[in-house]
Amino acid sequence: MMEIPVLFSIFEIEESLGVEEAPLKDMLRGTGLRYTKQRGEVLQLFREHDTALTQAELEKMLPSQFDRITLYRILRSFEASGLLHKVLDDSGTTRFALCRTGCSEHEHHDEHVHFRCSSCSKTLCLPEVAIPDVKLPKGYVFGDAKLLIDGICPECVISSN
Amino acid sequence: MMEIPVLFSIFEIEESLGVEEAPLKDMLRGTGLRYTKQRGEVLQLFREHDTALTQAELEKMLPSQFDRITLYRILRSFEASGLLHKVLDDSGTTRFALCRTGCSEHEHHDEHVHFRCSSCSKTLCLPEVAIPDVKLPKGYVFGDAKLLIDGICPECVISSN
DNA sequence: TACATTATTGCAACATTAGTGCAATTACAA
DNA sequence: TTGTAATTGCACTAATGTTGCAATAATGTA
Repeated sequence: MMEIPVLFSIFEIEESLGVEEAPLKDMLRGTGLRYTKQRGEVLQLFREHDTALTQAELEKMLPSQFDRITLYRILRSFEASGLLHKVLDDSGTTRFALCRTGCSEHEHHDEHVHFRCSSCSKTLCLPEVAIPDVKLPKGYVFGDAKLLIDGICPECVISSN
Repeated sequence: MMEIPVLFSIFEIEESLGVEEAPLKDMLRGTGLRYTKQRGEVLQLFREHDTALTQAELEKMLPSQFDRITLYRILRSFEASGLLHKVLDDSGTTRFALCRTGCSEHEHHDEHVHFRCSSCSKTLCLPEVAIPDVKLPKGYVFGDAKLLIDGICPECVISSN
C-alpha cells in the first residue's frame, strides 16, 4: 500500500516538503508525539485548510495513501494531545479541525463558532466569533459549549449572484 | 421477528395503549404520516423521555422489537415531517429529539440549547434556554444555530454529594 | 554512528451504523 | 369492502469505528 517504501530519512522528507514545513516537527514534538511521515502529512493538510475535515476527505487528499487505521489513530492521538478538536456534525461522520493555541492534553478551549455552508457543505472555523454566554437553569453546571451555525458562506453568496 | 403478528386492529392497539395515547394518531396524521403500530411506539417513547435518543437506545426500549430498517426509516420520516429533529453529537451516532411546536416539514425551529451531562451522558433538551444571537463576520448569511453544552446535570450534581 | 527501547504503523478481523431495492403487507379513503 | 399508495420486512451492500498483535520506525543513549 505504501507508495514510498522506507528509503527516505526524516531529513530527506522534510527537504521534499520545503522549508515551511519544518515547524510541523516542532508542533508534533511539542505535544510529546513522535514525528512520522504520516503524521506530518495529516498535520500539513489541516494547516492548509481552514475547514473541519472528515477522515474520508483526508484520505482523498493525502499525498501518500497509507493505512486507514493509521489515519484513524493519528486523528485520535492528535485530538488527545490537543492538536485537533472534534467539530459537531449531524451527518453522522466525525469532523476534526485544528485547535487554536490554548488547547492542551486535558482541556480543549475551542470556544469558537463553526459555520456550515448549506450550499458548498464546508464546515468552517470562525475563530474570531466567540460563543456567547448562556444562562443555564438552576442546578446545571456549565462545562463547555459548542455552537454550529448553518447558513451560506461568503463564497457561495457571491457566486450565487 | 414481529412478536405480535397482524391480528390487532388499530382500535385494539389504541385501547391497549390507554386513553392518553389517542393523540399519537393525531400527531402523526397531522403531519400527513399514516399511523402504524411501529410509529406509535416510537413516538410514544419520545414523549416519555425528555432526552435525545439514539437508534440503539430506542431499540432497547421498544415494546415490540421490529425491524431495524423500519426504525431507521421512521426516524428519518419523522424528521422530514418536522416531528423530530437531529441533535448534535460528536460521538458519531445520530440523536433525535421531539420537536417543539413550530417545526414544520420545511423548517425546523428548535432554537433551544441541548445539554449533555458528562456524568450520566444523557443529552437533554432545554427548551426554555434560547440560543443567543451571534454576530457573524461580513458576508456570512445566518440560517440556523445549534448549541450543545457539556456539563453536569442537576441530578448528577445532587447525587455526587 | 550503532543500538536498544518504545512508539507507531500495517494487517487482519470484527462491530456498529448507514443506506438501497424490492416484494409483501398494511392503512386509509372512496 | 376494496383499490391504491404508503409502509414494513428482508436481503444485501457500504461506510465508519475499534481492537490485538507482529513488523517497523523514531528517538535517546552508549
